[in-house]
Amino acid sequence: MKSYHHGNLKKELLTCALKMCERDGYTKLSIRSLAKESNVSQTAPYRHFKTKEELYAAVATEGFDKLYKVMSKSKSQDHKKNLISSGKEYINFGLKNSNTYDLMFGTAIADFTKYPTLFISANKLYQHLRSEVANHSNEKDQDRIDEKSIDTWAKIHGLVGLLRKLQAVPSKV
Amino acid sequence: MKSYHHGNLKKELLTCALKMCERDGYTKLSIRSLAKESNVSQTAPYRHFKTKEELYAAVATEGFDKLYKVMSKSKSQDHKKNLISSGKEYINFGLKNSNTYDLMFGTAIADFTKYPTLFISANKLYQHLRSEVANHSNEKDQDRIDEKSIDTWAKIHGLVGLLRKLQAVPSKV
DNA sequence: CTTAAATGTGTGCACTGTCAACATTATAAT
DNA sequence: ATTATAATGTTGACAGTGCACACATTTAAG
Repeated sequence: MKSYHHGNLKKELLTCALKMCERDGYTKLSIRSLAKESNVSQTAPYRHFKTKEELYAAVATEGFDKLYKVMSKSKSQDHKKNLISSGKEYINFGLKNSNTYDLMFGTAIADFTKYPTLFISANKLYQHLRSEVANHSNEKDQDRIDEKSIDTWAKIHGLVGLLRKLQAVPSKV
Repeated sequence: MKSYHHGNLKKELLTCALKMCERDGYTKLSIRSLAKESNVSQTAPYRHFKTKEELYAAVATEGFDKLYKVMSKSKSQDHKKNLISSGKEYINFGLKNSNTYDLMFGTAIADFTKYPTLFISANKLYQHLRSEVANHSNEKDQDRIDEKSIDTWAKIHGLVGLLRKLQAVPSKV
Protein backbone atom coordinates (compact mmCIF):
# COMPACT_ATOMS: atom_id res chain seq x y z
CA MET A 1 0.00 0.00 0.00
CA LYS A 2 2.54 2.51 1.17
CA SER A 3 4.92 3.32 -1.63
CA TYR A 4 8.60 3.77 -1.06
CA HIS A 5 8.43 7.43 -1.88
CA HIS A 6 5.99 9.24 0.27
CA GLY A 7 5.33 12.08 -2.10
CA ASN A 8 4.46 14.71 0.45
CA LEU A 9 6.66 13.93 3.38
CA LYS A 10 8.01 17.38 4.03
CA LYS A 11 4.61 18.91 4.57
CA GLU A 12 3.48 15.99 6.66
CA LEU A 13 6.60 16.17 8.80
CA LEU A 14 6.07 19.85 9.33
CA THR A 15 2.49 19.62 10.51
CA CYS A 16 3.41 16.68 12.69
CA ALA A 17 6.32 18.63 14.15
CA LEU A 18 4.10 21.60 14.85
CA LYS A 19 1.67 19.39 16.68
CA MET A 20 4.38 17.64 18.67
CA CYS A 21 6.13 20.90 19.51
CA GLU A 22 3.01 22.42 20.95
CA ARG A 23 2.09 19.22 22.74
CA ASP A 24 5.40 18.35 24.38
CA GLY A 25 7.53 21.45 24.02
CA TYR A 26 10.25 21.93 21.48
CA THR A 27 12.89 20.36 23.67
CA LYS A 28 11.05 17.05 23.40
CA LEU A 29 10.70 17.39 19.66
CA SER A 30 13.39 15.10 18.33
CA ILE A 31 14.01 14.23 14.73
CA ARG A 32 13.73 10.59 15.61
CA SER A 33 10.48 10.88 17.49
CA LEU A 34 9.13 12.96 14.65
CA ALA A 35 10.13 10.24 12.21
CA LYS A 36 8.49 7.59 14.34
CA GLU A 37 5.29 9.56 14.73
CA SER A 38 5.24 10.05 10.98
CA ASN A 39 5.78 6.33 10.37
CA VAL A 40 8.98 6.79 8.50
CA SER A 41 12.58 5.73 9.05
CA GLN A 42 14.72 7.51 11.62
CA THR A 43 16.76 9.46 9.14
CA ALA A 44 14.13 10.21 6.55
CA PRO A 45 13.54 13.74 7.88
CA TYR A 46 17.13 14.58 7.06
CA ARG A 47 16.20 14.66 3.38
CA HIS A 48 14.01 17.66 4.14
CA PHE A 49 15.64 19.26 7.15
CA LYS A 50 19.40 19.17 7.11
CA THR A 51 19.65 19.82 10.79
CA LYS A 52 17.48 19.98 13.85
CA GLU A 53 17.76 23.72 13.96
CA GLU A 54 16.42 23.84 10.43
CA LEU A 55 13.42 21.86 11.61
CA TYR A 56 13.02 24.31 14.46
CA ALA A 57 13.21 27.17 11.99
CA ALA A 58 10.48 25.62 9.87
CA VAL A 59 8.20 25.18 12.88
CA ALA A 60 8.91 28.71 14.05
CA THR A 61 8.15 30.06 10.60
CA GLU A 62 4.81 28.35 10.68
CA GLY A 63 4.26 29.93 14.08
CA PHE A 64 5.01 33.43 12.85
CA ASP A 65 2.68 32.94 9.91
CA LYS A 66 -0.11 31.77 12.19
CA LEU A 67 0.43 34.69 14.51
CA TYR A 68 0.42 37.07 11.59
CA LYS A 69 -2.89 35.66 10.49
CA VAL A 70 -4.72 36.18 13.77
CA MET A 71 -3.21 39.62 14.18
CA SER A 72 -4.46 40.67 10.76
CA LYS A 73 -8.06 39.71 11.42
CA SER A 74 -9.30 43.02 12.69
CA LYS A 75 -9.69 45.47 9.82
CA SER A 76 -11.69 48.18 11.46
CA GLN A 77 -11.59 51.83 10.45
CA ASP A 78 -10.79 52.56 14.06
CA HIS A 79 -7.06 52.11 14.20
CA LYS A 80 -7.07 51.89 17.95
CA LYS A 81 -9.42 48.95 17.80
CA ASN A 82 -7.09 47.21 15.39
CA LEU A 83 -4.11 47.70 17.63
CA ILE A 84 -5.94 46.48 20.71
CA SER A 85 -7.30 43.49 18.88
CA SER A 86 -3.82 42.62 17.65
CA GLY A 87 -2.44 42.91 21.14
CA LYS A 88 -5.08 40.61 22.53
CA GLU A 89 -4.56 38.11 19.77
CA TYR A 90 -0.83 38.24 20.35
CA ILE A 91 -1.13 37.57 24.05
CA ASN A 92 -3.69 34.89 23.43
CA PHE A 93 -1.40 33.20 20.96
CA GLY A 94 1.50 33.41 23.34
CA LEU A 95 -0.47 31.82 26.14
CA LYS A 96 -2.25 29.16 24.12
CA ASN A 97 0.75 28.19 22.03
CA SER A 98 3.30 28.78 24.68
CA ASN A 99 5.64 26.04 23.54
CA THR A 100 5.71 27.22 19.97
CA TYR A 101 5.98 30.80 21.18
CA ASP A 102 9.02 29.89 23.16
CA LEU A 103 10.60 28.31 20.14
CA MET A 104 9.91 31.46 18.16
CA PHE A 105 11.36 33.87 20.70
CA GLY A 106 13.78 31.81 22.70
CA THR A 107 17.35 31.05 21.86
CA ALA A 108 16.71 27.70 20.20
CA ILE A 109 17.37 29.33 16.86
CA ALA A 110 20.51 31.34 17.30
CA ASP A 111 20.42 33.44 14.16
CA PHE A 112 17.27 34.09 12.16
CA THR A 113 19.20 35.34 9.16
CA LYS A 114 20.43 31.83 8.58
CA TYR A 115 16.88 30.88 7.61
CA PRO A 116 15.56 33.39 5.06
CA THR A 117 11.96 32.21 5.11
CA LEU A 118 11.88 32.47 8.87
CA PHE A 119 13.44 35.88 8.77
CA ILE A 120 10.88 37.04 6.23
CA SER A 121 7.94 35.71 8.22
CA ALA A 122 9.17 37.31 11.40
CA ASN A 123 9.73 40.58 9.62
CA LYS A 124 6.30 40.47 8.01
CA LEU A 125 4.83 40.25 11.48
CA TYR A 126 6.85 43.21 12.65
CA GLN A 127 5.86 45.26 9.62
CA HIS A 128 2.23 44.56 10.37
CA LEU A 129 2.55 45.68 13.95
CA ARG A 130 4.49 48.68 12.79
CA SER A 131 1.82 49.76 10.37
CA GLU A 132 -0.82 49.48 13.07
CA VAL A 133 1.27 51.53 15.45
CA ALA A 134 1.87 54.11 12.74
CA ASN A 135 -1.83 54.35 11.92
CA HIS A 136 -2.82 54.64 15.51
CA SER A 137 -0.27 57.20 16.54
CA ASN A 138 -0.34 59.48 13.50
CA GLU A 139 3.39 59.62 13.79
CA LYS A 140 5.36 60.64 10.74
CA ASP A 141 8.95 60.24 11.76
CA GLN A 142 10.02 56.77 10.71
CA ASP A 143 12.49 56.30 13.50
CA ARG A 144 9.92 57.31 16.05
CA ILE A 145 7.50 54.80 14.56
CA ASP A 146 10.10 52.10 14.95
CA GLU A 147 10.75 53.14 18.51
CA LYS A 148 7.09 53.06 19.37
CA SER A 149 6.61 49.76 17.61
CA ILE A 150 9.41 48.14 19.45
CA ASP A 151 8.18 49.60 22.70
CA THR A 152 4.73 48.17 22.27
CA TRP A 153 6.03 44.86 21.07
CA ALA A 154 8.43 44.73 23.96
CA LYS A 155 5.65 45.40 26.38
CA ILE A 156 3.37 42.74 24.98
CA HIS A 157 6.17 40.25 24.55
CA GLY A 158 7.28 40.87 28.09
CA LEU A 159 3.75 40.47 29.31
CA VAL A 160 3.42 37.09 27.68
CA GLY A 161 6.64 35.95 29.27
CA LEU A 162 5.74 37.15 32.71
CA LEU A 163 2.15 36.02 32.62
CA ARG A 164 3.45 32.52 32.32
CA LYS A 165 5.91 32.88 35.17
CA LEU A 166 3.77 34.71 37.64
CA GLN A 167 0.15 34.02 38.17
CA ALA A 168 -0.54 37.69 38.03
CA VAL A 169 -3.49 39.36 36.46
CA PRO A 170 -2.67 41.33 33.35
CA SER A 171 -2.95 45.07 33.56
CA LYS A 172 -4.32 47.20 30.79
CA VAL A 173 -2.25 46.99 27.65
CA MET B 1 46.69 14.33 46.25
CA LYS B 2 43.07 14.31 45.32
CA SER B 3 41.06 12.59 47.99
CA TYR B 4 38.11 10.40 47.24
CA HIS B 5 35.73 12.86 48.77
CA HIS B 6 36.00 16.23 47.22
CA GLY B 7 34.65 18.17 50.15
CA ASN B 8 33.23 21.08 48.25
CA LEU B 9 31.97 19.58 45.06
CA LYS B 10 28.55 21.12 45.01
CA LYS B 11 29.82 24.66 45.03
CA GLU B 12 32.50 23.87 42.53
CA LEU B 13 29.99 22.23 40.21
CA LEU B 14 27.73 25.22 40.46
CA THR B 15 30.33 27.81 39.56
CA CYS B 16 31.56 25.60 36.79
CA ALA B 17 28.01 25.16 35.50
CA LEU B 18 27.43 28.89 35.59
CA LYS B 19 30.54 29.45 33.55
CA MET B 20 29.66 26.74 31.04
CA CYS B 21 26.10 27.90 30.74
CA GLU B 22 27.11 31.42 29.89
CA ARG B 23 29.85 30.24 27.56
CA ASP B 24 27.97 27.64 25.54
CA GLY B 25 24.32 28.19 26.33
CA TYR B 26 22.28 26.11 28.69
CA THR B 27 21.35 23.60 26.00
CA LYS B 28 24.98 22.58 25.76
CA LEU B 29 25.33 22.32 29.51
CA SER B 30 25.14 18.60 30.13
CA ILE B 31 25.63 16.87 33.43
CA ARG B 32 28.31 14.73 31.88
CA SER B 33 30.24 17.59 30.34
CA LEU B 34 29.97 19.40 33.65
CA ALA B 35 31.38 16.35 35.40
CA LYS B 36 34.22 16.12 32.92
CA GLU B 37 35.07 19.81 33.19
CA SER B 38 35.09 19.42 36.96
CA ASN B 39 37.36 16.38 36.77
CA VAL B 40 34.92 14.08 38.44
CA SER B 41 33.08 10.95 37.42
CA GLN B 42 30.10 11.16 35.09
CA THR B 43 27.51 10.52 37.73
CA ALA B 44 29.05 12.40 40.62
CA PRO B 45 26.89 15.49 40.06
CA TYR B 46 23.82 13.41 40.72
CA ARG B 47 24.70 13.36 44.39
CA HIS B 48 24.11 17.10 44.46
CA PHE B 49 21.57 17.67 41.71
CA LYS B 50 19.00 14.97 41.46
CA THR B 51 18.02 15.94 37.94
CA LYS B 52 19.20 18.17 35.17
CA GLU B 53 16.36 20.56 35.78
CA GLU B 54 17.52 20.89 39.35
CA LEU B 55 20.93 21.88 38.06
CA TYR B 56 19.26 24.39 35.79
CA ALA B 57 17.33 25.73 38.74
CA ALA B 58 20.51 26.16 40.73
CA VAL B 59 22.18 28.07 37.90
CA ALA B 60 19.09 30.21 37.40
CA THR B 61 18.97 30.98 41.12
CA GLU B 62 22.52 32.17 40.94
CA GLY B 63 21.50 34.32 38.00
CA PHE B 64 18.63 35.93 39.86
CA ASP B 65 20.87 36.65 42.80
CA LYS B 66 23.45 38.26 40.57
CA LEU B 67 20.82 40.33 38.85
CA TYR B 68 19.41 41.39 42.19
CA LYS B 69 22.83 42.52 43.25
CA VAL B 70 23.48 44.82 40.30
CA MET B 71 19.96 46.19 40.48
CA SER B 72 20.37 47.11 44.12
CA LYS B 73 23.52 49.11 43.60
CA SER B 74 21.95 52.50 43.11
CA LYS B 75 20.74 53.84 46.42
CA SER B 76 20.11 57.44 45.54
CA GLN B 77 17.57 59.62 47.28
CA ASP B 78 16.17 60.31 43.83
CA HIS B 79 13.84 57.39 43.27
CA LYS B 80 13.68 58.01 39.59
CA LYS B 81 17.41 57.63 39.35
CA ASN B 82 17.22 54.32 41.14
CA LEU B 83 14.57 53.02 38.79
CA ILE B 84 16.46 54.08 35.70
CA SER B 85 19.68 52.64 37.01
CA SER B 86 17.96 49.36 37.73
CA GLY B 87 16.48 49.27 34.25
CA LYS B 88 19.85 49.85 32.69
CA GLU B 89 21.47 47.22 34.83
CA TYR B 90 18.71 44.80 33.96
CA ILE B 91 19.08 45.30 30.25
CA ASN B 92 22.82 45.15 30.53
CA PHE B 93 22.61 41.89 32.41
CA GLY B 94 20.22 40.46 29.86
CA LEU B 95 22.49 41.32 26.99
CA LYS B 96 25.79 40.37 28.59
CA ASN B 97 24.55 37.16 30.18
CA SER B 98 22.10 36.29 27.49
CA ASN B 99 22.47 32.55 27.88
CA THR B 100 21.89 32.61 31.59
CA TYR B 101 19.09 35.09 31.10
CA ASP B 102 17.43 32.73 28.73
CA LEU B 103 17.66 29.95 31.23
CA MET B 104 16.10 32.19 33.85
CA PHE B 105 13.18 33.31 31.73
CA GLY B 106 12.77 30.60 29.15
CA THR B 107 10.83 27.40 29.51
CA ALA B 108 13.78 25.25 30.53
CA ILE B 109 12.45 25.24 34.06
CA ALA B 110 8.79 24.48 33.79
CA ASP B 111 7.63 25.36 37.28
CA PHE B 112 9.57 27.61 39.63
CA THR B 113 7.57 26.52 42.64
CA LYS B 114 9.22 23.12 42.40
CA TYR B 115 12.48 24.78 43.46
CA PRO B 116 11.86 26.92 46.54
CA THR B 117 15.24 28.67 46.59
CA LEU B 118 14.79 29.63 42.95
CA PHE B 119 11.30 30.85 43.63
CA ILE B 120 12.50 32.93 46.53
CA SER B 121 15.34 34.49 44.58
CA ALA B 122 13.07 35.36 41.68
CA ASN B 123 10.54 36.83 44.05
CA LYS B 124 13.14 38.85 45.86
CA LEU B 125 14.05 40.43 42.57
CA TYR B 126 10.45 41.23 41.86
CA GLN B 127 9.94 42.75 45.29
CA HIS B 128 12.93 44.97 44.73
CA LEU B 129 11.63 46.21 41.43
CA ARG B 130 8.23 46.65 43.00
CA SER B 131 9.56 48.79 45.78
CA GLU B 132 11.39 51.00 43.32
CA VAL B 133 8.28 51.38 41.25
CA ALA B 134 6.26 52.18 44.35
CA ASN B 135 8.77 54.77 45.53
CA HIS B 136 8.96 56.41 42.16
CA SER B 137 5.26 56.55 41.44
CA ASN B 138 3.97 57.54 44.87
CA GLU B 139 1.20 55.08 44.31
CA LYS B 140 -0.69 53.78 47.34
CA ASP B 141 -3.01 51.17 45.93
CA GLN B 142 -1.21 47.85 46.16
CA ASP B 143 -2.84 46.33 43.12
CA ARG B 144 -1.94 49.36 41.08
CA ILE B 145 1.64 49.04 42.23
CA ASP B 146 1.68 45.46 41.10
CA GLU B 147 0.21 46.42 37.78
CA LYS B 148 2.77 49.12 37.23
CA SER B 149 5.58 46.85 38.35
CA ILE B 150 4.58 44.14 35.97
CA ASP B 151 4.15 46.65 33.20
CA THR B 152 7.63 48.03 33.61
CA TRP B 153 9.15 44.63 34.03
CA ALA B 154 7.29 43.42 30.98
CA LYS B 155 8.59 46.32 28.97
CA ILE B 156 12.17 45.83 30.00
CA HIS B 157 12.00 42.09 29.68
CA GLY B 158 10.48 42.43 26.26
CA LEU B 159 13.15 44.89 25.29
CA VAL B 160 15.90 42.50 26.21
CA GLY B 161 14.31 39.76 24.17
CA LEU B 162 13.78 41.90 21.14
CA LEU B 163 17.12 43.64 21.29
CA ARG B 164 18.70 40.27 20.77
CA LYS B 165 16.47 39.34 17.87
CA LEU B 166 16.45 42.58 15.98
CA GLN B 167 19.44 44.77 15.60
CA ALA B 168 17.34 47.74 16.55
CA VAL B 169 18.37 50.66 18.65
CA PRO B 170 16.70 50.81 22.04
CA SER B 171 14.22 53.56 22.63
CA LYS B 172 13.89 55.44 25.84
CA VAL B 173 12.88 53.22 28.69
C1' DC C 1 34.33 1.05 67.51
C1' DT C 2 30.83 -0.10 64.87
C1' DT C 3 27.24 1.19 61.93
C1' DA C 4 24.64 4.17 59.00
C1' DA C 5 24.65 8.06 55.98
C1' DA C 6 26.94 10.82 52.63
C1' DT C 7 29.48 11.06 48.70
C1' DG C 8 32.23 9.19 45.24
C1' DT C 9 32.97 5.54 40.86
C1' DG C 10 31.72 2.15 37.01
C1' DT C 11 28.41 -0.02 34.16
C1' DG C 12 24.37 -0.21 31.50
C1' DC C 13 19.97 1.24 29.13
C1' DA C 14 17.30 3.84 26.12
C1' DC C 15 17.46 7.83 23.63
C1' DT C 16 19.49 11.58 20.80
C1' DG C 17 21.85 14.15 16.32
C1' DT C 18 24.25 13.11 12.54
C1' DC C 19 26.84 10.59 9.06
C1' DA C 20 27.87 7.05 5.44
C1' DA C 21 26.45 3.25 2.50
C1' DC C 22 22.87 1.41 0.14
C1' DA C 23 17.87 0.89 -2.13
C1' DT C 24 14.23 2.62 -4.72
C1' DT C 25 11.83 5.76 -7.41
C1' DA C 26 11.13 9.97 -10.23
C1' DT C 27 12.97 12.90 -13.61
C1' DA C 28 15.89 14.62 -17.36
C1' DA C 29 18.83 13.55 -21.39
C1' DT C 30 19.63 11.01 -25.10
C1' DA D 1 11.79 4.31 -24.84
C1' DT D 2 15.92 3.74 -22.54
C1' DT D 3 19.29 5.22 -19.78
C1' DA D 4 21.87 8.23 -16.55
C1' DT D 5 21.12 11.11 -12.69
C1' DA D 6 19.01 13.30 -9.01
C1' DA D 7 15.69 12.94 -5.29
C1' DT D 8 14.07 10.50 -1.65
C1' DG D 9 13.78 6.61 1.20
C1' DT D 10 16.10 2.74 4.59
C1' DT D 11 19.75 0.45 7.61
C1' DG D 12 23.57 0.64 10.48
C1' DA D 13 26.92 2.93 13.15
C1' DC D 14 29.16 6.42 16.29
C1' DA D 15 29.54 9.46 20.02
C1' DG D 16 27.03 12.01 23.44
C1' DT D 17 23.06 12.36 26.55
C1' DG D 18 19.90 11.66 31.20
C1' DC D 19 19.40 8.60 34.48
C1' DA D 20 19.19 4.23 37.38
C1' DC D 21 21.69 0.67 39.56
C1' DA D 22 25.27 -1.70 42.20
C1' DC D 23 29.44 -0.91 44.37
C1' DA D 24 33.53 1.69 46.91
C1' DT D 25 35.13 4.90 50.17
C1' DT D 26 34.85 8.19 53.49
C1' DT D 27 32.57 10.77 57.17
C1' DA D 28 29.72 11.16 61.11
C1' DA D 29 26.49 9.29 64.78
C1' DG D 30 25.39 5.86 68.06
